[in-house]
Amino acid sequence: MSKTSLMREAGEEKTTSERAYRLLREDIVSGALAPGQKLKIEMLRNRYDIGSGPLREAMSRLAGDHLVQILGQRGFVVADFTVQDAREIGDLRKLVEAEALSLSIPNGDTAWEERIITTFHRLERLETGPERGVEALAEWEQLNGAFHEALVAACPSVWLLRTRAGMFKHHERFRRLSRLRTVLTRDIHGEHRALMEAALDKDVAKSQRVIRTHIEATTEAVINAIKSLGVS
Amino acid sequence: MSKTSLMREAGEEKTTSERAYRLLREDIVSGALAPGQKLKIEMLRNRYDIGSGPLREAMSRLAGDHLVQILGQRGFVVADFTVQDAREIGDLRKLVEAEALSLSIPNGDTAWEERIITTFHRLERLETGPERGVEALAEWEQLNGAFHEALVAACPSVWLLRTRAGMFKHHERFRRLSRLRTVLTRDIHGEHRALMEAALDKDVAKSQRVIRTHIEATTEAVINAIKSLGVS
DNA sequence: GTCAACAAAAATATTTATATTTTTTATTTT
DNA sequence: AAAATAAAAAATATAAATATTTTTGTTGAC
Repeated sequence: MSKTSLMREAGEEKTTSERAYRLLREDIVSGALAPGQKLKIEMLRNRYDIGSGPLREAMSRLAGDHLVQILGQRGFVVADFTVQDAREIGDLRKLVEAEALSLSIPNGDTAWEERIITTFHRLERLETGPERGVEALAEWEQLNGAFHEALVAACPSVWLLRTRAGMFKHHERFRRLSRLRTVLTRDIHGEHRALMEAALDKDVAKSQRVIRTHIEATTEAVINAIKSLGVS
Repeated sequence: MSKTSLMREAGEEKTTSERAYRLLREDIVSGALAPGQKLKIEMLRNRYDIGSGPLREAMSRLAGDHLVQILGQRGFVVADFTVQDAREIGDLRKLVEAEALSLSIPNGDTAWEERIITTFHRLERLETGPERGVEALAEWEQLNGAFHEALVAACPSVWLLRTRAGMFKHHERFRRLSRLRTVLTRDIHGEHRALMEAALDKDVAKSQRVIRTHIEATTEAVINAIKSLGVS
């Protein structure tokens, strides 16, 4: 067994391109690379110790995700975002996630229910546990994502789920920003509980109402955070 | 003025990467590169006379569009598609395009109306004109796209339009396939007229009904075409 | 002296060519 | 027939070359 195949087992990352994609994505979503910032090849090569080829491939993929903008003969920049973007993505997420949820609920089996309950409790433990610092933020984001994914997991449409995931991930950029700034005045935990209960009751109409309200509340929080930062 | 800047005015294409992206995309959507086909770098280099760098960047972008699949250390393949995909994309397009239309109509001004009328008539001219061969197919696709885009053009949400455009373009792969195989038994022209009239009447509810039926009919035609080809 | 136009230089992006690694295929051995 | 090995093909990554854009500095006009 070769050294590389051993390494692979850990991260399950086959190519340098993929690694570049993951690293860049994380740094953009987390804000380490600021919106509008120029992504100079030379700088990135030093930062990640990766050649320009894989880096350019990664940025090309990120351009497809609208996280990077290609300027054409003038390089790449981190995609900017505005209050308007936050609103639009929120509305779109509302439309798509409510639809996915309504298709997921009638198809949900016991495993689906258990997954919802499990992910909910993990999230609950973190939320009601002892206050922790910034390191808990990434963990919360991860568990929150897992919970929302569990809810729609029984939706049979791959394309709908794909679109939902895209919007959700985009919203992550905004969520992270807002959680850095604002105290969590919202009762997110209660919202999540209501969401879980409606889903397990197989009440499609109620689930849709709750998810829409939930996403609206998130979007509003995000918009306030952006405004307080003075970002246009 | 240099040679390259002169060339640029014509096609408005700045980099080789972009050209590779356009060429590959066209060949995949048109079916010249068949679903499931392996995209070997060497073959593509001969085909387009473009180096591996730009080709890989183009394929990375196409992977973001889900038109190409990255195998990781084993190259790229043209994304496969199934009847299931056609159905899902059709349903999603229905959801998103109806929403975009309902936001576009209340915002539509005179220019919006005129654009709809213009694009409709261009389409009408082609559809009612003398029968032509395969070369008219690409033109029809272009005009059909322009008409549908005109309808939603007044929608204020960039992200919604972006998502709609993505689904529409994906549907193109299927539309082209179906139009190659089936006689146009449907009264597409009549459907388009009904669509235009409902939009110009600013009747949101009716427009949504009509667009949904229209997309459903397209999806059904596409599915029949795929089935008759024996593609799973 | 300030501004604009221009030219040279530097920085940067892009592409091609080369080297390396990995996968696939063919062959041989057990 | 299955496993192991060797050869070929292919993909990936690096490094070098090329082309473009941006910056800087200079000149000349006002």
